[in-house]
Amino acid sequence: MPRMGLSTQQVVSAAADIADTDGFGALSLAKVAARVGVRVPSLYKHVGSLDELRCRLGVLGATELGEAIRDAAVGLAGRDALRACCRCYRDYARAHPGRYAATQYRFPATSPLGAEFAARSGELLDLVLAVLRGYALDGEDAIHAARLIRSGVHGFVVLEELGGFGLPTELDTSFDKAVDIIEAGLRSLSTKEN
Amino acid sequence: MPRMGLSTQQVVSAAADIADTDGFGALSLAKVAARVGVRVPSLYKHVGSLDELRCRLGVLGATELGEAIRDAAVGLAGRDALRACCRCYRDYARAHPGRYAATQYRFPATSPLGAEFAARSGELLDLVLAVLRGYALDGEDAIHAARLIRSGVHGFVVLEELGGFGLPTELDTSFDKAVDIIEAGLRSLSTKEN
DNA sequence: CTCAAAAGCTAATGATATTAGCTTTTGAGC
DNA sequence: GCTCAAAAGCTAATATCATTAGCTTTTGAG
Repeated sequence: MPRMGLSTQQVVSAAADIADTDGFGALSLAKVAARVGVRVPSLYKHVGSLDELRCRLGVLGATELGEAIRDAAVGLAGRDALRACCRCYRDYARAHPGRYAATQYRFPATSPLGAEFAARSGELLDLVLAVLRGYALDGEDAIHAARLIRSGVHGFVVLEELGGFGLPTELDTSFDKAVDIIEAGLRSLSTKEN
Repeated sequence: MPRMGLSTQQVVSAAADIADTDGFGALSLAKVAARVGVRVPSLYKHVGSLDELRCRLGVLGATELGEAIRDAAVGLAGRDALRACCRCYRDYARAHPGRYAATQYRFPATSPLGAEFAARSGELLDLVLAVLRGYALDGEDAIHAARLIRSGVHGFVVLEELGGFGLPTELDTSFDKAVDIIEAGLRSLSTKEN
C-alpha cells in the first residue's frame, strides 16, 4: 500500500523505455506495471487502456522527433538543412526504435489523441516545407517533394531497422547517397519550369 | 469429426484473407480457425505457431509481390520499367495490405523461413537492379540506388496506408512525381563521373 | 479534523496461444 | 478386404494478458 506517486507521464515514459528495448510490439501493461512497481490494474488510474498507451507513445515520438529535427535544422539552409534533417530523423529512429515505431501506430478513430498526433505530424510537414523553401518549388510541388522526402527517409529507416538490406556495411553511405539523389532530383525539377 | 482436408496452404491463404481485411495486427489463430471451420488447436497440425503463420504470410507476400513486379516490368526498359515497377509495387500493397504488412514482420532468429524470405527479398533486389541497368551506375552505386527506390516506394506505401498524408487527393500525382524525381536524380548522378 | 477524491489493491472475467492426450479417419502394403 | 500406423481432428487444461468491479488506504483541501 505504499503510495507510488505515479503519473501518466511516468507510465508513458516507462512504456517508452520498454518499447525501445523490447520492441513496440512487445509492449504490454504487465511489463509496464512491473517496471513502475505497481500491479497491472493500477495502471488504469493513469491510462485508459493499452491501446491508449500506444497512442500516447505515438504522440511522444512525434513530438520528440519534431523537436530534434527543429534543433538540427536551425541555422542551416538548402542542401545542408536537408541533410541535417534527414540524418537527424534517422538518428532518432535508431536511438528510439520503440517510440519511432509507435509513430506509425494506427490510431483508432475514437481516440482523442488523434488530433494531437495530427498536429505534430503537421508541424513536421511544415518543417520539411521550410527546408524546401530554397528549392523554388511552387506550392503544390513543394507538397509532393515533402511527401517524397518523408517517404524516402521513413522507408529507409524502417527497412534498416528490419534488417531488410543485406549487409549492414555501407548503410551510412547508402543513406547519404539517397538524400543526395533526391536532392539532385529536386534541384533538376526546380530549374525546369515544369 | 468430419475430416476437413486442410493443408498448410489453405491455412495460410485463410490467414492472408483475414490479414487483408482486418489488418495484419488483428490476425489470430481464433479467426483463422473459425474461417476454415476447425477448432483452434487443430491448426497446430498444419502450422507450428501463430508466429510461424505470420512468417509464412510474409514469404507469401514477398513471393506474390516479386511475381507481380516481374510481370509488370517485362518488355519495358529505363524510365518506363521503373515507373511500371513502382506502380505495381504500390498497387499490390494497396490491394493486399495484410500480406504486404506481413512482408515487414520481423522474423525470429530461429525461423527456418528466414532463409526463404531472404531469398525472395534478394530476387526483388535483383529485379530492381535489372531495371536500373539502363542508368549506367557502377556496381556499388546501383546498390545505393536500388535501396533508395525500395525505401521511397515502401515509405510512401506505408505512410499512405497509415493515412499519414493529409488529404487522399493528389496521392497518385504525388507518387508519380516522387518516382520522377528519383528518376531525375539517378539520371543526373549517372551522367556525372561521380 | 473531516471527508471526498485519488491511487492503490485483490478478485473475477474473457480472450488468446499453446500443450497434452484422446479418437477417428485415411491410406499404404499385405 | 484387412491391418495398422500416421495424420487430422477433437476436448481439456494451463498460462498470459487486458479489462472491469469493487474494496481500502492515503492524500489534500477546506
